[in-house]
Amino acid sequence: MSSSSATRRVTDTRRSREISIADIARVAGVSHTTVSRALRDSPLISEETRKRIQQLALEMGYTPNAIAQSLQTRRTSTIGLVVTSIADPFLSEVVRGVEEVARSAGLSVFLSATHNDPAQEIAVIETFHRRRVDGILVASSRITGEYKQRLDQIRVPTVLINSQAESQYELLHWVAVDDVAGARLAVEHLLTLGHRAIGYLGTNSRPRSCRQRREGYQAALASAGLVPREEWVIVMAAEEASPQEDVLCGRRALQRLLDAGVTAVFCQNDMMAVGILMACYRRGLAVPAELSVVGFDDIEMASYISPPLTTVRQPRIELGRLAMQVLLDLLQDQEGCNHVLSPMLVVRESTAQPSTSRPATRR
Amino acid sequence: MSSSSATRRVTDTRRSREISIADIARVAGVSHTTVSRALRDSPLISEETRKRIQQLALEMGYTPNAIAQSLQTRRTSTIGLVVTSIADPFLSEVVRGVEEVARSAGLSVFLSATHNDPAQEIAVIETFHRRRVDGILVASSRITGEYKQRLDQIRVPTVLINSQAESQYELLHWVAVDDVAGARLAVEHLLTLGHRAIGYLGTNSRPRSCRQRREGYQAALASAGLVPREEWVIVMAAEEASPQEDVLCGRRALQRLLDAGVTAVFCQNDMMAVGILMACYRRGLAVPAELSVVGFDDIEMASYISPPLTTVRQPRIELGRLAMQVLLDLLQDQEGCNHVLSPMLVVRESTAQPSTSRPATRR
DNA sequence: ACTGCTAATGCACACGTGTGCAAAGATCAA
DNA sequence: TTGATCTTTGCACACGTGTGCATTAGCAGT
Repeated sequence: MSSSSATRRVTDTRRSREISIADIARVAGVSHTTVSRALRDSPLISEETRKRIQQLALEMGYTPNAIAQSLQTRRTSTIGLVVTSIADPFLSEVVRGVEEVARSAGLSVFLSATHNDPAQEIAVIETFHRRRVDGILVASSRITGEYKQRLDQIRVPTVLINSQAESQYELLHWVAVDDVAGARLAVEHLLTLGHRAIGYLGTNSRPRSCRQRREGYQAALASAGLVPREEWVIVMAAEEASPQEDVLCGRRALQRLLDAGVTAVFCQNDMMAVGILMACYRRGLAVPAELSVVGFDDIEMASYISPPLTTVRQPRIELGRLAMQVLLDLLQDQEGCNHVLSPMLVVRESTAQPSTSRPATRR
Repeated sequence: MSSSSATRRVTDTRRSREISIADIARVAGVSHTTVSRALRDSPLISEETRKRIQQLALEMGYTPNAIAQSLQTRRTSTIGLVVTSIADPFLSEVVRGVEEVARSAGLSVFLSATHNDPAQEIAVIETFHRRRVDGILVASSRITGEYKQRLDQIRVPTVLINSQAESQYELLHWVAVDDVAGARLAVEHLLTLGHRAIGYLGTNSRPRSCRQRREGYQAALASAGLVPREEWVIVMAAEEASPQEDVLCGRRALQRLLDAGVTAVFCQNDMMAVGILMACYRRGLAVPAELSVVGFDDIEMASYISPPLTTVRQPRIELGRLAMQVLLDLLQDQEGCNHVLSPMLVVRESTAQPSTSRPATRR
């Protein structure tokens, strides 16, 4: 009994029951109904009692119980945000944009990571569904066909951000950046500088963006009447989709690229470009004098490294904001429409005219 | 009427009521009590009906309503995480550690940002309280005395991570890195290399860590019988506590440091060090040959820039994991204890012996 | 004085789940 | 056969809030 009472005491101390509208009602000598209405500024309540009760609530330190409200209204004012990795510099800006818009709309956001594992992705979504979130955002989703049925059951308004899944479902909405166009911008920039032997470095950890950026790369070369040689295109195998892994891929790939004889390389993302730059620093290869490097994403780091990286900017915060905005529309029963954002080339100092090849054609 | 019915239809389509244990009970021909117990593997239920009901729940695609459960059990299995900025590379690792441990303990985490504004910090905490989170984590808190009363009312188990507030409350628990010791490590490293004119560069946007790291800096110099000249110590004024702002501070400070005649500089954080490195790159100053630079935090970027940055590592993920662990203890009515983690020096390539000063004393 | 109307309030139920207690049925011992 | 014990189930209430409907009071009009 002593242990039981001790436990009780601790519990009571810590969880000293929150005061409810019933408590306020008791003190004010009215029904809980009246309190509920008064706090919600219902026109049914007289000016006088409303003021009195609101004042009382303040004095008693009342905080509405959002759980009870949610149960009643069947709305949680809550959304779930699923990302592959929280520490990814690309995603954290997206998260920031999402949180910003969500917060100003009075929504709270659950955050969870999946480590690029489709099974975990579904698990997280199911957890969010259990919590009855009003909507779900998924960044870099890898949901494949086998989960379609489960998603159909859940049926929560969902918006994908830069989905990596190859197939689309009419149920899901999405927001994405035009990978093909972005890649074209990057490669056209290198072509303009005079490069002809241009490599592509990608990773299979984000299959869709890898494929599309490669398509853009090839299209740009084709427009210039060039066909990339097989050894110019390198797609590294990586199980994780982490920044560390990407850098490592970049570092490992430099030798192969040099062997292939390229004078410039377009990387699937900035972290891979960083890996290339590190490898160049190690072996004393001057960038951009001896090798031009272009990235993709324009993460913060891109402008802080030496030399500052020429890259293709994805409007990361905008991507998050927009996705959240689309979700907000869906939550208000409006028709959500999908968006393709245009990326933009940011020329910094990791690209220049080729020196080892013959001089570029001047016009 | 037509518009009303249309609205109704849309609503019904989208929010086709989730099935509840009552629905299962109806189909199974038992009471909802039995279903509830069967799903929770209560020993009160016979093996046979339990199996039958669990199977039925599966077939009917039942997902427990966590909101209703929370209302009943007075536990949400939810925590709130408050950060100053989501995109901060230091914090995102902390968030990662928190989420990792929380998730494996079956807790979901709300994330919200305050932009280093104490008022918003309180607002976020109140929102979390409304949602009846079981606990709260605050990174780089700036809660000042004026909010103490409000916090007393709320009384949710709270753990601070690297709090920036100068005063402590016995109510709150905390986890932090030993700033003084970290700074000593950095400066002693520079002293060992032979530097004597060592600068300190800080920012007032994180007042407590600025003060403590400066103390460590001065203590280390004092141990070597040195007293820093006034112009060696620069504390930049910044309203925002953002990575961008820190870099800018670093870039702006270089000239003043050079004017002060230092051969090495210890920066309050890595981003400021990055700013210094950028400024050096711009003016063609060789690092570490002409100036040694040490940072603090060891964010990912530190190892990726050129030259790789010598810095003091804060165990960022550990910080997040540990804070969450302490909170878990508190949630189980165990006594939570505070922790001071020891930082660690990571020597890379931004530090070397001074060349412009007289040779260091060899032993 | 009676009717009709408006304003203000409370009753009772709903949201979906968990649990103490009673009750019914089953089993067993005497 | 009876009483006792155990197993299994359901009733009824609780958690805290929102809302349709009934009720009461007040007031004006006839």
